[in-house]
This record gives sequence, structure tokens and C-alpha cells, in this order.
Amino acid sequence: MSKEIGITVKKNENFSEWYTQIVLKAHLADYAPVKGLIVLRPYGYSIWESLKSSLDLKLKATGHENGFLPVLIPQSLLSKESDHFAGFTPEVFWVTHSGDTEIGDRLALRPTSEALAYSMYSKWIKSWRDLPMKINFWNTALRAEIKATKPFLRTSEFLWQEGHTVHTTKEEAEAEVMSILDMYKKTVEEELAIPVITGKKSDKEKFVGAVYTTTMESIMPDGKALQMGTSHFLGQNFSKPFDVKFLDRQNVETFAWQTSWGVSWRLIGALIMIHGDDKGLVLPPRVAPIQVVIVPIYYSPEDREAVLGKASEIKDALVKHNLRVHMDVRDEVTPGYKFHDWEMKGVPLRIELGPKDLAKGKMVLVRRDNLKKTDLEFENTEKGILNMLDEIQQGLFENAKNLLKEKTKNVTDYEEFKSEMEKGAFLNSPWCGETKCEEIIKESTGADIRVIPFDAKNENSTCIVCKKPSKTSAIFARSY
RNA sequence: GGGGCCGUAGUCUAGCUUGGUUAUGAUGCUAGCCUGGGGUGCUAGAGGUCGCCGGUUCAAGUCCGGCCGGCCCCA
Repeated sequence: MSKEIGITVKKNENFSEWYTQIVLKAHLADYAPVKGLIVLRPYGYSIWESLKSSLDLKLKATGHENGFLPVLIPQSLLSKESDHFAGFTPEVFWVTHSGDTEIGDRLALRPTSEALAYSMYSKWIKSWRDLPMKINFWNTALRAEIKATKPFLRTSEFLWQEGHTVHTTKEEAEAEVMSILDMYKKTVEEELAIPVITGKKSDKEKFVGAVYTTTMESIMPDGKALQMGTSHFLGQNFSKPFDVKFLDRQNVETFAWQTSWGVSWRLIGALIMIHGDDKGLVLPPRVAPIQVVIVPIYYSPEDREAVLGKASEIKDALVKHNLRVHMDVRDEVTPGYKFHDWEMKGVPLRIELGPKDLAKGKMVLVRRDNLKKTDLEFENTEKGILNMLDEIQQGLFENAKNLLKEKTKNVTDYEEFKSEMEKGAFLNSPWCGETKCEEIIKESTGADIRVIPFDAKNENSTCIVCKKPSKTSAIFARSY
């Protein structure tokens, strides 16, 4: 029948188009009237909600609180830290008028909230007793994207959380930076089933205004890198211009030590790219809005009653285990249509239940990840399904780990580097530590340093570009 | 940053080269029936500022200009 309902291109033939079709056809998001802006539809938003609640629990368990910041930031405030301002200004949207009246100190639509948050913090923090202050904000940020927009990956407004913490000592702040990065890594690996490499950004790639930036990076099936989240050590770079200071135990006025960190709905983009296939989305059970869908099949009113009765019973049993279960009772479409529909939407597990199954005392289970069908006896419903969901979660993570391994290569020769980079990869190569060599690589291959892994080795090697002794190895890639 | 393609009903689209009465088909939607284990079949019906603004013309979906929006490829 009509092929336009489903995904019409293959993942390995036209990756970009494939991605766009999944976003639109699985009803994750749609385009807003303004270029670069998207509207999240309920199905897409519920993925964000489950990510959000998982992370939010972890943040609260570690003493973070949520707050809310306005979206408008006066230019005078945003420009207080000059590097920070210079870094963001090319992509800031400005509000210049209120009604017909021009605003003297024009207002930025927040590209990020350091300036605003810290101007408030400076009022709230007086004493060492006020610290640490650990506030997180679930909001959106706006950064003008002129070209190359892509739903979830590059949009002019995106959903994220930004955490901003203040500490009495450098050590405590640096520990916070690491503990957040660990929390992110855990969330992404355990919930989204996407493995990441953690480490530091080079000076060239770090957050503007930070002392250093830690990051987690992953590689997509097309060989491009995606930054999955960052956690920044700000040192006193912001506390000085924004006057965030406190009286310490010795009654000495001291500038505070700060961190900021964030993850965005980019993670949803990563999820689509990493796990999706030619039939559509494939969702890891832990973040799937619907984990199990039941498709009832019947021929007669009597069958209908019996099948729906049993289906409800199964649903109730699963809901007791906090599973998110949907029973597709639509009468206007056939079972076959429903199968395709839920496959496109990536529901991890499907139960098919019809008169034949009732007679046998079994249901048919179909896994979304490998499309294999198995029978499950009614008496084993709960255990069997919980186990299978775990298997799917694990299986997806294993596949993604294999992809990462396969696409990561150690390269020490620059010619090989250039040819491998053409194919798209994470290239682990020795580097002298100089920005100049990064620039040369960027110029000739389009790649940059994605991450200097925490476990990077430096084995008496020479820089991939300049041949001077290397200071570390770093992971280079082209990125989204 | 450079290049190419595109915009007609919810969706996919014909028509545009060569301007001419009531804009084509499918799908989806609504109603009724039939069906149902992998994108069903029949009948009837509703659904359109032809992306927007302007120009040329007796006449513009069609030609011209600008703008808005989308996709892809390369850096």
C-alpha cells in the first residue's frame, strides 16, 4: 500500500533524509513557522520527560534544587564577562523594542544563563554558610542558527537544563564538575543505552569563559561526533566580574568557585541516530514513552470481548510493575497497520493477542530491536516481559558499544589520518597541545578535537601534525 | 561558508516547458457496510488564500522579481 506512510529511505543510503523522516513520521516533532524552530509533539516530549525525570531525581538526591530564570538578559549584564560575551554574541537574538519604543539597553534572549544567574547569586551569597549553592534550571536556550538546522541537533531554541553551582573552594567545585559528568554518563549509558567517551575539551573548544570544560562525546552511525553534554569548571572567571563573593570562616572576603553544566534535547537526536533502523525509531525500554503495546486481534464480537478482556488483564498485571503499557483498540485500522505504526514509533515490545493465542494460553511477543517473534505463556507474563525488556535494553547498549569501538581508531600518521577522516571516525591521535595544530587539522579535514579522554595515553609519541613530542592523545572527529 | 533541488487539500502528488471555462489522482478524514495473524475492499461525502508580496497580461498554479520556509551535497 501507500509507502509514504512509512520511512521511505534506508538508514545507510541517505542518513540525513532518514533522520528527518523519523522525526516527522514518528510524530516526535514538527517544524514551526520560523526557520530553525521546531514544535515538540506529545510523543517526542514524553521522551524528554522521561529523561528529565530520571536526571532530576539524581540531581535532587545530590542536593541540587530547581529554580527558574527569565528569558531576557540585558546586554549590559551579558557583556560583563568579555570572553563569554564575545563567544556568544554572533548567535544571540536581541529584543530591541517594547511596542514601538526602542529599548536603550537591548535585551538578549538567553543563549545561556551564567550572567543572569550570577548577578542574582551575588545578591544571595554573603557568607560561607550560604554555600555550596547548587541550583538547576529546566528551561530553553536560544542561539540563532542560520543554516544547517536539524531537528534536535541544531535548532535556534532548544530544551535543556543548566546547572549553576557556587562553592567555597576550588577543590569542591572541581569535584562537582566531575560528579555531574559522571551522573550524565550514567544517565546516557543506562537510560539511553548510548556509550560515551568522557574527558576534557581543548582550550580552543572549551566553553567561552570557563577555566576548562569536561565533556562526553559519542559517535553517530554516519561517523560524525555528537557532544552529549558538558560540565564546566568556571574557577573565579565569573565570580569576579559578577561579584559572587562570601566571607569565609576567617572573616576574609573571598571570590567563590563556580561550575555550570548542561544537557539538551540533542540526546533525543542521538537516540534516534544510534538505535533507529530502516523501519523507524527504536527506543530503549527505559526511556520509551510506551514500553509495551498490545495489539488485540479478533474476528467476531465474541472474540472481541474475550480478547480485549484478556488483553486488559495482561495490561493491568504489567502496569502493577510500573510498566508503561498501551492497548491499541483502534477499530478503524487493521492489525497489520498497527504493527507497522508501532514499529515506526519504536515501541520496544509488542504483544499480539488473538483467539488462537487464547486457545493456546499464550501470547505472541515481538521485539522491536530484532523483530523476533516468540510465544509467552500467560502464567509467565510478568517475568517474561520484564526479562525481555531488560534484554532489549542491554542488547541496544551492546550494539552501540560495538559501533563506538568499530568507529574509534588509533592513528599516528597524518596521511592515514586524512584518509580515515574522510570515512568518518573517532581518530585517537597524539597531539602536541598547541592550538595551531588543531587549526591546521580543522582547515584540512574539517575535524576538531572532540575530547581529550581522561584515560588518554601519551607514549613517547609525536604530534600528528607538527611532529613535535606529543603532550597527550586526543580524539579528533567531524561533528554535528 | 559554497553549491544544487523544492513549496498545489492532513500526506504524497499531476498540471508549469507552450498563460485560457469548474485544478489531477492517490492516500488520509467523515458516514455506512465488508474485513481483521504484516500497511484490506465497496459506496457516498467533506476537505484548496496553488507558500507570501508585488509585477507583466484581457486573463497567472503556469511568466518575471523579491521575500518566507523546507531538503540534500560539499567545506
